[in-house]
Amino acid sequence: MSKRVSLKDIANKVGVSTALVSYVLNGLEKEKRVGPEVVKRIREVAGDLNYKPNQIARSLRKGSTNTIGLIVADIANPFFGQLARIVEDEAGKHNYTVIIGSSDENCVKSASLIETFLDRQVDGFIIVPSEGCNQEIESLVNKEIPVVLVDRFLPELSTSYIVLDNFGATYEAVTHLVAKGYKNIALIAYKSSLVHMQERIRGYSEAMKDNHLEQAIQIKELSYNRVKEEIEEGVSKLFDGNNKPDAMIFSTNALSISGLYALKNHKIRVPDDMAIIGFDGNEAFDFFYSPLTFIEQPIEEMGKESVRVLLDQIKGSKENVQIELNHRLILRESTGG
Amino acid sequence: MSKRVSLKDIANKVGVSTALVSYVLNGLEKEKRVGPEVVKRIREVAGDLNYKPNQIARSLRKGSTNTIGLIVADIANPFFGQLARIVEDEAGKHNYTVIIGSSDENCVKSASLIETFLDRQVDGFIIVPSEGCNQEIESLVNKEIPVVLVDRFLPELSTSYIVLDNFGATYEAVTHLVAKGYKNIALIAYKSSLVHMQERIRGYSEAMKDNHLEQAIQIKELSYNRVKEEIEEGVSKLFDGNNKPDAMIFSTNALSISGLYALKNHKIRVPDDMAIIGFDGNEAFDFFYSPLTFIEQPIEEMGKESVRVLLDQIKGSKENVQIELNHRLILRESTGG
DNA sequence: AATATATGCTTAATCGTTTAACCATTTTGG
DNA sequence: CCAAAATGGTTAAACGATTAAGCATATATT
Repeated sequence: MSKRVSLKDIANKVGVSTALVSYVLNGLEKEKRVGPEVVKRIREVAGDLNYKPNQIARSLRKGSTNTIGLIVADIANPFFGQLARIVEDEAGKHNYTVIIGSSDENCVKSASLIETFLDRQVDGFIIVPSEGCNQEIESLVNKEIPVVLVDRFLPELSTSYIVLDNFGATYEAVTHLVAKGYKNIALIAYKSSLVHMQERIRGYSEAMKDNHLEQAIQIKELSYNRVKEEIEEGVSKLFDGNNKPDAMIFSTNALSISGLYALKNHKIRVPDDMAIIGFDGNEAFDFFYSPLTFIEQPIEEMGKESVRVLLDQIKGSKENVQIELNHRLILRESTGG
Repeated sequence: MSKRVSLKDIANKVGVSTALVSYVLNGLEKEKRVGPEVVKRIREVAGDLNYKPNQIARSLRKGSTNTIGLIVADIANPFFGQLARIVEDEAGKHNYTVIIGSSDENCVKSASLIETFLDRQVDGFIIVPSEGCNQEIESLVNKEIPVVLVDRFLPELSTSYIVLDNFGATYEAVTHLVAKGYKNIALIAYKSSLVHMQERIRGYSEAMKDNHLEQAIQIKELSYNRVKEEIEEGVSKLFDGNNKPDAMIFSTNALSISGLYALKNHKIRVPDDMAIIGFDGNEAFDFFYSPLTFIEQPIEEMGKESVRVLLDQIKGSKENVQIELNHRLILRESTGG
């Protein structure tokens, strides 16, 4: 492994101190009054030797690594994959590198990722927080390490965050279904105290009330780890119950997909037996025999904003920026178009 | 930002040199003959102060970062997302962190990612190489930096790699279709000189020949950047041509999805008008009205093996390990079950 | 008793950059 | 002509950990 070229190599070749070389290569030649001849020589030699600064050394000295840690629930999940991609590109534009970790909605894993990233001296975090993991995030806030929460937030903590207008999203979903004549509308949600989920539930409930359908409210809350089992049960029960729903709203992408499998297994006809609204885009929504109406999230904006806000904070901004982005309801056949 | 605890802080508190502290915390107390009392004190104080080594400093000194760079075509693509997830988990088990970049099948981006990662002194690379980017990879090989190629490889370069039995995959796909009575089988591929694609094409062609169907060979090669436009055209042409196919094999996941959209638009009935075989699993395959028979890749094994081989190389192994993993053909309705 | 060996710890260099502080000339202004 | 200012550079410490080499002192060996 032929050793990399260092500042010293250039300094030796040109016959000056490493300080001068550093100044020149950092564009401080004016400020530091380096002679024009020397500047030229240094540039030349640096080019010839194909010098590339060692970021590790630089990081150690400067105390910042130009790295941001991104923690999502699962990078294999396309929603987070897309988000990660945006974050990667956006961070790259500002010369930051991203290290990514998957928490599996698990506090122990989250904590371990945060620790690993801290050991590597990341300059800041973008985190999709999991339920009950307030402590982990709080410790970052206490250490005054820049953090931006994304997709969800923790109301007990004062941090920056970028989230969807979750309340509005399910509210509009219900409104749309009501307008299409559906009345027995059920909501499939996760059993979670996280605000984004509670807001989706609240948006649904409020909309039902505002449409005088409070007696028809039916919410199935499933456990994150047992979705597959519980959704089968849930769908069956919904159909055996005395007020069988004529429409269902799924409150996440994964739930939508699991729900579609269940509907398919039970041979339920959409939208005749039941109208369906999904969450997030997904190719599967398009190929379901009755393409799904769904709540679209502005993933790109979400990713870009979170990077922007984080970098602001890394640059010293102390204010917490809390942004709610708007959803879009995409109308298709599964709700009668 | 309350400063992190350093070795020096512990040393001061205990009243010894940083060297001793370092020895103890690295478990060298026997070898370096540190007194049992002192060992105890150091451990205590380190625990009390909640000391965590600064990996940046350690990396600078040791010349290795315990970081691996993963370059995929696009992390937002679920195939690569899943792969990344496996790599992340597997690397984590061995105390390595992963930084991920998306090349978009573009050599300039690939080169820039490689450079960025090198500047950050990654210990090795796992790369999904793009077409024509031999130089970029070769420079790594020349510098003797550990590299493992995955999903594809470059035959001109002697590197380790983990790939699918691409030839066998499409060969079996054809064989299956022939067994089901299909004869006019077309292949939808990328216009690419990369071996994995050429092997898929070769597997198809050989199987066609071996079944005495060489006159029915029809290969549509699409450009990576213009798939959407060309696939519409391609599907139309295939149907207007004089030997209209009765079956199609898609040679990547993305092509399969695009193909499904086209088939849907053209209202082609599967498998009556046309049988279909997709590549890679995908939820969309399940919800297509005629669930797709597809070639399944062992993503997990691919990810695990690439990490294993890379770490071996980082540890000093000089031999190139070249592994071909087996596909599985999952039979479903789109080919008549 | 004199030397050899163990024991327990410190010193200081090193990794590659950055950057404050300083030094030596030369030029300028009044 | 002399002090002040400008010019062009060097030195060395610092970031935090690792690690080879060295230095006392105590114990063992013959």
